[in-house]
Amino acid sequence: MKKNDNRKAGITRQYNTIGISIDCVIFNFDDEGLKVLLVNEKDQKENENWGLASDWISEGETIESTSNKILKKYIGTDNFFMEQLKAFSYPSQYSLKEDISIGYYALVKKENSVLSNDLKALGARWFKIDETLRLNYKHHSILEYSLKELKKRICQSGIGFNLLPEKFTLLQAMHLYEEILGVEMNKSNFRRKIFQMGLVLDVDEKEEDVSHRAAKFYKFNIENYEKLAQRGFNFKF
Amino acid sequence: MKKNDNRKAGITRQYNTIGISIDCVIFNFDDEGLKVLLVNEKDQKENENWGLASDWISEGETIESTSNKILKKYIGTDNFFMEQLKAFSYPSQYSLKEDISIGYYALVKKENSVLSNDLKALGARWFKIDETLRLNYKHHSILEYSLKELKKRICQSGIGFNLLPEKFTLLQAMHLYEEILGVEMNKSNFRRKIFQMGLVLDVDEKEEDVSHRAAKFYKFNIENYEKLAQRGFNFKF
DNA sequence: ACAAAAGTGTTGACAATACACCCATGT
DNA sequence: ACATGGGTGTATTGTCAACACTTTTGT
Repeated sequence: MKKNDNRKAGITRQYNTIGISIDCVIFNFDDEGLKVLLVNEKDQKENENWGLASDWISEGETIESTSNKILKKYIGTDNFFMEQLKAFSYPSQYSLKEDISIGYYALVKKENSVLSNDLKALGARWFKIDETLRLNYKHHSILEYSLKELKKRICQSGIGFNLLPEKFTLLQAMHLYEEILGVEMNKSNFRRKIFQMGLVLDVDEKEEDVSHRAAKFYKFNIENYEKLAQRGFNFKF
Repeated sequence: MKKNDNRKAGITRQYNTIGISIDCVIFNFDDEGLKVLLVNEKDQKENENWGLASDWISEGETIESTSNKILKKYIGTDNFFMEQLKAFSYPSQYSLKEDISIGYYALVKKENSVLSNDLKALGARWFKIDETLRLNYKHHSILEYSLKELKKRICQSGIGFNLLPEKFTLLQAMHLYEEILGVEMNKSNFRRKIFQMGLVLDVDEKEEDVSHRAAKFYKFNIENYEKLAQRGFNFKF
């Protein structure tokens, strides 16, 4: 019971000196599918070195403020959903100690996913989730974990809608679920489920210039969702 | 991009010096209901100061090894279930920086919940979950979070059975769910659900010396559970 | 008119709920 | 014999998946 001993003896506790990084898996969804933001931090020899969006925690920062800073840097707006995954611990590259990394995942709408030239110059790029990438062990395992978690969470909550535009069609929503879960779903049953739950509101707008019957646009019904969420629900696909 | 800059310049990165503690919410379930282990770390003036089972991460330890050490200390066996909750961050008591705490929850069977005299002398005690306790903000919020998480997880997985004895009756299992979720359930429907899923195995033993019809004992069917778990399931109560 | 995608309706299988009832055992 | 909790059976209701069908729009 170090904690107590120090306190009793009136000694100022020695801080553990371990590096803590925040690593964010930033997701985005467009016509091509689910995408993740990676950053290429070239080494001295200009070798490619792709990794998650990350930073160390600085003086005076919390884990939340640091993860928000990272998102702000790459997305440039406050309009995103973010949630902590968990803490990961790995052998440090810098010492014999363990490095601790706190993983986050963020969901960004397509309209906020355009990368500025500055960011591109920094090496930021969106990757399709199924493109095989050579990430280091740490980032690879955080990414894998975030995907498993994302699959779970979109079935047990409405967070998936954070990846859709403000106004979306029901088929867009269905394709999102299909892509992330890797399953094929049924149009009419999907509609019925979403409507029955009252998860969306009709916005009285339609697609334009499409070569088929124009689909209605809907928006996510947050008020109703929060009522549902309190009691807990789940989509079974 | 500190990380990168340091690497480029070949500088040894300065570790952030932040205290990281591991805090474990250790649960146990008996006839009286759901219980949590708290430790009374008296201050200089012998004032009561109850908190979760916790420790700082020491040199050469990982977050997992530290949390395992804590459990070993208080439970004295490897026979428990433990899972990380997430990282919490709070204003530090020791400096202006933020303190980081990584929360875990553990489920311990009744037969492993007896506290030795040594542990009692250290201030360890089981508390009923609904006894109002004065915990500090940090431990209070971790405990609250763990309870919410426990409720979710027992419906989405079979972890609840880690709180039951090796051999249990179906009504014990039902009472566990009722207690944790705070709901009343129906005997026959609960049985049907558990049997249908194949979650338990008959061990051909019965209660003895009870003043009513003796109940059969069952054990958790791990093999079958793992098959189910892969596809994801959930109890809706 | 036809292709393509939107959107509706019906059905059968199966799971969840409520509730009535029988069984075994100690006092 | 009766109280107590264990254990069974059934009827009703609700949910989900499959699929056939109609509607709208551009070419």
